[in-house]
Amino acid sequence: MAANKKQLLYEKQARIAQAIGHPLRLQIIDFLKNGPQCVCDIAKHIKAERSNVSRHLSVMVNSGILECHKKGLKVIYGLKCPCILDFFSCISGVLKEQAKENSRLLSAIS
Amino acid sequence: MAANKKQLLYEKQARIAQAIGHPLRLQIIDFLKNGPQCVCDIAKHIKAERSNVSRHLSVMVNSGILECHKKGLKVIYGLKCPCILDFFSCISGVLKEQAKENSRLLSAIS
DNA sequence: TTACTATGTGATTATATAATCACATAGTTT
DNA sequence: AAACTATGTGATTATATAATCACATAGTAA
Repeated sequence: MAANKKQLLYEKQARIAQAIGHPLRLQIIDFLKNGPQCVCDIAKHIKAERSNVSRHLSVMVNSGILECHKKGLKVIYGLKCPCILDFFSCISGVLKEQAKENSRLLSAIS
Repeated sequence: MAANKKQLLYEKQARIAQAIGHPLRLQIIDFLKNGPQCVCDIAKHIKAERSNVSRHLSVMVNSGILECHKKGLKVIYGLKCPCILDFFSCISGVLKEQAKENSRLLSAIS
């Protein structure tokens, strides 16, 4: 692959990772795995300010991991590709590694 | 799982996703899949300022995706867990989806 | 038409992140 | 000891992100 194409790919990928990289957004993604929801139900579920949620949703739409459509008054957001959920399992390996290390540290103290 | 524990988990996960979410850092991760490297070789390979690379490396160490050790004058950085590479395949689904959409748009114009 | 609901967005502020340069330090070589 | 190399980090600046409030708008219901 040409160097500048690779660069572009890294940027696209980084954008997606960034869109995932916020606690509220992860919580939203986790919620949406059960099916699409409107902004106001999402806000209720994650207990966050509605307009803030709206902004987080648009970040995720722009990065390409969510899609939305109007339905009457409401706007329904959903996962564009369920593969985004693989992130959770992909990351659990790292977290397990950390957990192991922490318990090692802990046993060294006591 | 208790709500506050879940919250903490989201934060940990978000931290990792954020650590991945930068073009230079992705490039570094991609480079390190071939084996650990010292800062200065990494900087050379990705053609970036050495001290900036050093900062990016420490972001990734702090989030738990890289580890490092001194070896003489050099500090060697490597992937802590190869599972982080799964991110690339996990994300390719989203990118393919985008590509499909783009070509659909393109054919609609012409 | 009027009142209501769901949503997005401008303006603002606070905070975080990124990049750069200069410099300090640890370890190596001579 | 002196010069050198690899690295990390303080200080600074620029830029991006997050949260909040107020408000505008689209669609619904009466």
